[in-house]
Amino acid sequence: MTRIQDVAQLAQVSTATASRALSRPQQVAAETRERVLEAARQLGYQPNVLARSLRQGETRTLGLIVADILNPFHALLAKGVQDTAERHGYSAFLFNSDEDPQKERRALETLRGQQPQGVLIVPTSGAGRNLQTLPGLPVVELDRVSGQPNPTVTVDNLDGAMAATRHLTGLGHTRIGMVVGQQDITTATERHTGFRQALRAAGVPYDPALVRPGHHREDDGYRAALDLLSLPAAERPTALFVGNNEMTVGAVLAARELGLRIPEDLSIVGFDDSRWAQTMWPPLTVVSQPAYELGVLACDHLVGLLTRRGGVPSASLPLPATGPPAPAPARLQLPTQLIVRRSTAPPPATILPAPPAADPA
Amino acid sequence: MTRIQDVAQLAQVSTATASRALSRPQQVAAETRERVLEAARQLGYQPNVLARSLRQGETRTLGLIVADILNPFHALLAKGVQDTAERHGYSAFLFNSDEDPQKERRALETLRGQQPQGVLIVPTSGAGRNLQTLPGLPVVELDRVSGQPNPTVTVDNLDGAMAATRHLTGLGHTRIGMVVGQQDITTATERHTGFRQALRAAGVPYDPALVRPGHHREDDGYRAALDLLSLPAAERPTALFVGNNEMTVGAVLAARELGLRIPEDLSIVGFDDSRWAQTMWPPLTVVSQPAYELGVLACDHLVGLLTRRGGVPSASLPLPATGPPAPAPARLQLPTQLIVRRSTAPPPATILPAPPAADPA
DNA sequence: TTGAAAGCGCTAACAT
DNA sequence: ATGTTAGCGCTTTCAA
Repeated sequence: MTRIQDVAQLAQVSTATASRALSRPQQVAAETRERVLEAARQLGYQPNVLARSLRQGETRTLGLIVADILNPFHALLAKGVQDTAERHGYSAFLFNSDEDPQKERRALETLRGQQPQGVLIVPTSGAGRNLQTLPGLPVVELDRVSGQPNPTVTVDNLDGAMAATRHLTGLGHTRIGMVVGQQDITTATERHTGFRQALRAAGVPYDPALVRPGHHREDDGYRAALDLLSLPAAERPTALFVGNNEMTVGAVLAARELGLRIPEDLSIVGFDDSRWAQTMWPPLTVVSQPAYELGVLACDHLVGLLTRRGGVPSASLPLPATGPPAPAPARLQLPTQLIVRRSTAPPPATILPAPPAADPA
Repeated sequence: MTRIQDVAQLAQVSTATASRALSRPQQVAAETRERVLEAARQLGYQPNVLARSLRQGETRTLGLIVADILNPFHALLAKGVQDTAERHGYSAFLFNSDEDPQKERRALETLRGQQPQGVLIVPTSGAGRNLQTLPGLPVVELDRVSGQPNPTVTVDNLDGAMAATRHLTGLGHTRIGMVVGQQDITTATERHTGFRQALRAAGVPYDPALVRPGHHREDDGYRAALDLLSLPAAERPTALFVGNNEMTVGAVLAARELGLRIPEDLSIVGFDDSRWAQTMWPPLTVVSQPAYELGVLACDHLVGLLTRRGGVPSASLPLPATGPPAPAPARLQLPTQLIVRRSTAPPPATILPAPPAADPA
């Protein structure tokens, strides 16, 4: 690799001048500047950011840890972050925790070695502990919250879940099942709470027997839905609210397998929109989340934090006794949107003794 | 951040000894080693990889550029690469070209500053030129090939397309349409060629009027399919072979919009399996590709290359006149697999004057 | 077995 | 406006 020394030599200047010509052009005589730029072009010079970062004490690098890059929601969120980081002149390094606190810990350690100036994270259930290994490093939590005093960028899960539930009660459903996510992840509990509150507001009793837990995977949704939909006809829910996109796929497959027509026999509302939700048949009614914007907002906020605190994070100066107290960490929240498609309808008028025959998958 | 100096100080040794105790433990007296390790633990020391890389001249870093992280095929491939890189003790930095040669160029430049030891890339159509800006850096091309003399890891697109086409001719189809991808991307041309060859082998004439180009996006598939399926009934294809996963979504939506039943009125085969293909109704017959394994294989190969050439890429020594000639770049190829589901069936027995009425989306 | 010292490539004082 | 020099944190000779 060509070094700045090579450029300097070819342009007949010192490395200092070469460096200046490249990064503070106006500090250098026009003619010299041209020589250096030409030399750099000719040699295909690209500065070694490692050396630069080491010298400047800032890497212009961010860490990004998502829980599951194969989930389109997280992929889109990651894209929002990376695009935004680039706009601000940062690079965002992407890691995957696969929803596993152990892997998250390893990712954070690896990341720490890279000296990022800040970290964006979709925290796993173990993030509380893991994040304490990063003292002095600005962290923004995305989508969920770990309980640590970090800024968070989330969507209004409570409101989204309420809107979904209200939609179902509004159609006349009174036996509504829910497939909830892991109870140690905030999005899951918030959606569960929203579900209960909306039921209460509609005067529909909350029946714990109609609520099944899952771990966010398609298969969990499948099993939970199969379970709920196999109840005797008089107890079986006429509508299902599913807590995330993956589990919704499973729930739809379960309904299909049982020969239940959507929405005639069963209404389904999913949380988080997706290509699949739009193109399955019938298209799915969902609570959509602005995934890309979530990433953009989180990254903008983090960069803002870095800019304000002035580049070099000085963990060595814990808290200057004087000066204004640090402001409380921001809690940014984006709205969700209920998109009514064709998977929801009023409940069947009469209780059918058995599911109607249909083509079993 | 705590430096190795802090560790050394706490353990009462020189930084040299501290460094050795951490990375070459057996070179240090047991007792000293313990002191250092304990000090490191206590301080939560994490080496600054920037400084280490700068000193050692190797970063243990790889670059990975995919064309579209939102496409599950690329996401899975990226995961295969990243998991494998980690297993080998490397970190893979992920970038997105969004299928845009300009963006690819910027990604490569940014990457180059990070001093990666090798690059894995799903090349865009402009990659030939772009890759020439990386002299002396090992590159492995993934999924497609740019024409540069780099090792490539691809799937057998020709065979996959032939299997798909043979499946359709075997069912009795003689008017088979194809939606092909960009003709400057090798996967697209290979699949096109496989289609033609299989038609020929089956004695079915190739009709250019039934072939429509697209640019890999859902919308392209939609338009191309709408076009083909709007032909007069006697000319309209009874089966469609679609060149990638995104365009297949569009094609299915087009068929649905025209009220064509799958597979009764129209058979569809897609290239590349996906969650969507498995869970749409009817489940889609596809040529599946081992995306994750593709990433694994490519990364294994790249790391093997690095290990053999011994770490430090010396672009300064172009070609030692003596010694064995460099072996030709490897061309690794993985098989595809035709998965027959329920979107394919024999063609309608009689030519219907018009598409049967159905529920329009 | 350990320590002293040099140097990776770059930039920012400081000096001219 | 330009050059000289020191030093970011680390590893690795070389010497003891």
